[in-house]
Amino acid sequence: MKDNSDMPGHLARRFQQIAVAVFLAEVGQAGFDLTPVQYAALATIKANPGLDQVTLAGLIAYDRTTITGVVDRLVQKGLAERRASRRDRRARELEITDEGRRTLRRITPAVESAQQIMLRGLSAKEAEELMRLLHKAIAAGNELSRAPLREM
Amino acid sequence: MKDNSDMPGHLARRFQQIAVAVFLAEVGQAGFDLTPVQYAALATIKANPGLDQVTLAGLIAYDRTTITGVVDRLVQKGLAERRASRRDRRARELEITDEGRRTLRRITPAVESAQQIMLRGLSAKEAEELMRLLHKAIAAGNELSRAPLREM
DNA sequence: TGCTGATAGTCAGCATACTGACCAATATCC
DNA sequence: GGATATTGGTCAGTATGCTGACTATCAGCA
Repeated sequence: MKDNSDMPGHLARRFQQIAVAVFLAEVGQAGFDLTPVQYAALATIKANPGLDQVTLAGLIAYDRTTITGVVDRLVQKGLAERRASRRDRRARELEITDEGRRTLRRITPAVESAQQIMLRGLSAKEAEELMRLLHKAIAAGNELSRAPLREM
Repeated sequence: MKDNSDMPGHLARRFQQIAVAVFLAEVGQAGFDLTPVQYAALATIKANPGLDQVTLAGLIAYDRTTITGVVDRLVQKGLAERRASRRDRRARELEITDEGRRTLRRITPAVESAQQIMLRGLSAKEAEELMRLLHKAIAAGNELSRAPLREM
């Protein structure tokens, strides 16, 4: 009988579990209260000022029903702003606040450190190869999830 | 500025997202309503009859507060049974039911198919290398999450 | 034996993720 | 121009996962 740990699905879940734990630990130690999901959203808002929620969701492959709550929390923490768009009254335009910019800047070392730690069992070459293979598998499976990655 | 998609944490989340979607699609198409988490728990109960919840959690690296709900749902679906242990009155012993055994048997093709699909972008050699690298990274990070993998 | 610490399980609360439904607004097509 | 389809956002409901707290029970040691 096949062992659980030989199934890519199980390895995926476990690696993600560790990645989140490491991220929260590093960021928490640096004195910030931000989840991986919130960090990615905030960084993407900063890089694309004024984008709407569906575009944001596509850029980081979140479901649009998930983005609602994530943006809620960023706004509630004073890191981002949400306002109605004038071009399309259905849409909400997102902006990062000064506080959000400051947080992003100061949190970066912890985030980078987290990425190192979650790969600490691998050599530099192995880490690079893992990233390449994940990229490739993800690209091939992009359309299989309800929230595929979308280009601008 | 570093792209999100160059961060192992982001790749981990995305790969796991696709893995779950593929699993649910394949299993659903086969006519079953079972999540990846429930499947792993059920298979582990079958392989270790009479084990308690903490042991089960350790074998598949779930948090013990998560296992409660997962077992609830397995029991509710008639796939597993939970009864008080006589040796330790704090513990609950878990058993798979005949229905659970039947479900596991009939669901296996869909589960294996899902594992293929989520790696369909990779050659056989690449898939094997991805598994090896994930294994290695996970082993090194095992103690970093609240729910590490535990041997029997 | 009796105290103390550890352990099994549960619960409340929060944050992803998803399904499916819904409303309001915009696009498209005849 | 008007019916129709599509899109942006939200909501209710469900299932992981986690933190931290709590109860009941067990284990170890003075």
